[in-house]
Amino acid sequence: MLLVHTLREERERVLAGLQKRHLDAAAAVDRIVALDDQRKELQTSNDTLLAERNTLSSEIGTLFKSGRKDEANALRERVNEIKGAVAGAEETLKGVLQELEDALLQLPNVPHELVPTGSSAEDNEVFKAYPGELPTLVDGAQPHWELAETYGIFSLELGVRTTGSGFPVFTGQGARLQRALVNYFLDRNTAAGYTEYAPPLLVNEDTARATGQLPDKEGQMYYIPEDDLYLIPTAEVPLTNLYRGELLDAGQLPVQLTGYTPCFRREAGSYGAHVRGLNRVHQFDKVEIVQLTLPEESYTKLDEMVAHVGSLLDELQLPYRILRLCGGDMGFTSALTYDFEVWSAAQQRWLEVSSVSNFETFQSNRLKLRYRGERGNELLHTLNGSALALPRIIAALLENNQQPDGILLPEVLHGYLGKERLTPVA
RNA sequence: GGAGGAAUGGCAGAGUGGUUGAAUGCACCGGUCUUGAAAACCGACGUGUCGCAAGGCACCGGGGGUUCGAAUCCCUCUUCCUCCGCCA
Repeated sequence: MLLVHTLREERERVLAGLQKRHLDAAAAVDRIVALDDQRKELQTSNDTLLAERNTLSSEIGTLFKSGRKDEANALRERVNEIKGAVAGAEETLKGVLQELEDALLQLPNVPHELVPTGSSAEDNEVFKAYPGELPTLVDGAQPHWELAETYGIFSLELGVRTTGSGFPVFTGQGARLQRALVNYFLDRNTAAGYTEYAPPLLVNEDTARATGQLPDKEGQMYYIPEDDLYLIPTAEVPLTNLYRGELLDAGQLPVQLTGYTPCFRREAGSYGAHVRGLNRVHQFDKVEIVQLTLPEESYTKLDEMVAHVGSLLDELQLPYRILRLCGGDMGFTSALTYDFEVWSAAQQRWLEVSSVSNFETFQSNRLKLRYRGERGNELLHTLNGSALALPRIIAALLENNQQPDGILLPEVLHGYLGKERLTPVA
């Protein structure tokens, strides 16, 4: 959620930025500022009434003590009048506050100046292209969903039996590969300074709202009405919310968190060839990294996160490129996002495996996440990124490394996997 | 699931209707003293909001109510603790 202060002080920058999202927000911004003016006015006049009431009440107390009951009763009548006025004023104020909040929730984050203009994924900027030749495959190379059968990696049919479509069941060496990747990612992240957390997979409404999943994306999350809880679409949600409402000392920063969780996404309406196999599923595993930083450091930290994620893909020896998302493709809450895509050799297409974003104060405003700074208490910046999402990594590993006698996995995984290559099942 | 108890500032812990935004202790910060440190002493020390400021207002788990006035009384929700039951 944007700050009204920002809308007032940096109106032109905000409007120009939102233009990159193809959003003409001039009217909305003006309305918000007007509502905020109204809010201040109402609050000030109401406070004046309350101040009078407080003074009179204290006088009444004194009068009673000295036995001057008649005078006290006269004042009581006056206070009762004030009470009526206060009740009316508070009712109005409440309405204005609600309108203000609703209006602010409609506005997405302001894109950073580096964000390219554009309306769709086509317009994303290739920030770092894959430097080499894209690998070519041997004849008869298979896409990962076929390899999954040959090698017994996962089964979507079994998932249908237990649950429904889009819930893969990893089996045998496939399940082991999954566990190997999770451990590898967590080890690398903790070595880079991130503290490991294993958070809850269900979150309450306040939590989902603070990181921006609510109110605009409720359709994306699985919801449990009996307990009013949501299954997390990403570990970002519980991890970032661990610090909701905190007021940190600058010395505690940056806070760096990592966590492995399954992620649940409804992905309503997504069907077809592009979602075959592991390309898009309702439940998948992901290791996430989160940072809470000083405002002036957040873009340096964003670069560091990008470099870190890149190093993981380097070690996995997967061909990848980095995109800087354009205004039209960027998430609602983000100010600047880098997407990592690995090359799926058998499908001949790029698959997104990580998204690294700086939210600046957009989340921390809802989180009420602040630090004690020299200029007073200020909102922190929040950032997060996948390091990494598993299914498409697995798809690319299978497809890119297939050889006549098996699938040779990158060296970093050998220890975790207990072997060098995956072998066909009988 | 059943029965009790509790929720106050960074922590501990007073406070049952009227200068209590909140005693006291600890921690933290500034200072005095000291070669330095410790101890001792002095001072400052919650958050938000409105205001140029002085200062006002709100906040004692959340929400609602009673009252001229609520941390203090009532209702409700949540969380935690103890005991019983159930259970990975």
